[in-house]
Amino acid sequence: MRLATDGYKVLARAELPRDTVLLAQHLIGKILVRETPEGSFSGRIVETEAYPVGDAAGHAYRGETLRNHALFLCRGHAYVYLAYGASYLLNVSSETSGIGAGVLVRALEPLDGIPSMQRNRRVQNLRDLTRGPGRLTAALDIDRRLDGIDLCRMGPLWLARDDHDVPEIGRSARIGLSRETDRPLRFYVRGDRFVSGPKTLNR
DNA sequence: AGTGCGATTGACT
DNA sequence: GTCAATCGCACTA
Repeated sequence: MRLATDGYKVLARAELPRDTVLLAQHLIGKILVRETPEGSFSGRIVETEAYPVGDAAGHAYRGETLRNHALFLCRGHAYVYLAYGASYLLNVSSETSGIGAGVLVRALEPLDGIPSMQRNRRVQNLRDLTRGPGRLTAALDIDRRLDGIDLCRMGPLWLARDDHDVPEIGRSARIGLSRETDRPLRFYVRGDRFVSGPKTLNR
């Protein structure tokens, strides 16, 4: 049987910038692939946020712990944590092994496996399916089980290259923080309907 | 051992 | 637009 995701090619670690902020920009337009026994899901990344070294809003700021261990893996690993006791959030580790930093994936354009994602989310509306960091993980059935996984190898969760043109990328302050609120470390596809946040934040 | 607090979401005015 | 739910974790004692 041919999977919907058969045509995708895994993103090589060597292609990933070694800098957290550059990685956040680089991941825009790339494809996130989720493979489960029930089926395959995918979506194009349309919004990210960088949490670089020394950022007081970053989970690695106070050093390595059991929870944030995956942030200290070399770039291209998944860090998944539970936010507000309700939503799992997916990060891509950045930097080299032993340095804690990451990129939050905030929104996807749904591509493959949309009916299953609609079941996972109990939502029909395509625009609400993966618009938001906690929504996209629910749609793709991502939780702590996937924490620490290598996203540069095909498996239950991985990143794929895209053959499309590089989209026009906008930049703004990050969303939902109480510290470091002014740093312009959020990146998004300009005008894209699947970007989260108020409309004024996707121009 | 107890406490305070989110990198959010969905329901509601 | 506002607001409460919810729970793992980091921090204090």
